[in-house]
Amino acid sequence: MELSNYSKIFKALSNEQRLKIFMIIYKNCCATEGTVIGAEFKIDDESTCCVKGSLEKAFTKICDCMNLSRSTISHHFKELQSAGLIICEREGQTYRCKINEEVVNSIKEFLK
Amino acid sequence: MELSNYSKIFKALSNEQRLKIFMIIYKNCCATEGTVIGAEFKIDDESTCCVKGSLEKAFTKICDCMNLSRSTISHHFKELQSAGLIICEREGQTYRCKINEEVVNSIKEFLK
DNA sequence: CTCATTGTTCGATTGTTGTGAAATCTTATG
DNA sequence: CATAAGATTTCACAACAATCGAACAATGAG
Repeated sequence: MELSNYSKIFKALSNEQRLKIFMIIYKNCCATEGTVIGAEFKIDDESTCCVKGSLEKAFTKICDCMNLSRSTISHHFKELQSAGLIICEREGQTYRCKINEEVVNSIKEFLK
Repeated sequence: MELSNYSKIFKALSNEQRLKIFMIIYKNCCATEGTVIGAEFKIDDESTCCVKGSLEKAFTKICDCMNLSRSTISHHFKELQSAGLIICEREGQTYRCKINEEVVNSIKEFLK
């Protein structure tokens, strides 16, 4: 992967609001038991489920727990997608969203 | 560590030129044998040494291999320092610079 | 002391980003 | 179909970031 790809990924995570969005998705899709960092990102919602590791109704849920306009949130989602960090698909009214673990792993590799 | 600290770290790495500076320091201080990613950041200089894991004359060396003005490079160094990613000290004419491994580790921890 | 080398600071310029409002598109439902 | 709810696009604008040149401060060499 090119250096510019990495800087793009870091840029996507460089805004605090966007990082929070990412963490919410991350912690609700990929978190394993015993995670310490990021427990505060857990969505307090019985229905939060991870069908095949993806978060259902991601857009709506994140709108509900963040104090930003929908357009701004839409924009942030697009940045995260464009950096390759998340993968989203809309299926009817369900906006399903998951982490692109390959990209997350490549960041870890990068810092080796 | 606060979320805002993480976003600050990512911001420091979000600019391609600054990321390159970081990688040059990183690969010349911390790289282990067999590193694949980042081999291109190796400074081609016999005198490149890692006294106690730090890069000597970092500023000058980086000026030499990047196409940016000194003032811009100075600015980028300060951003990296301010995010906590590197630690620099000037001793006479030697600008000695090393990676703050604790911070690098906390990024890895963050993505767990 | 004088000069060259290193690095910092300041001011200006140009480009980028974060944000909300409003209009629009999409999908589900009465 | 009409309406509501969900998500996107477009526009505008303030705030911020990247860059350079010039002036400046600190250090070492002659």
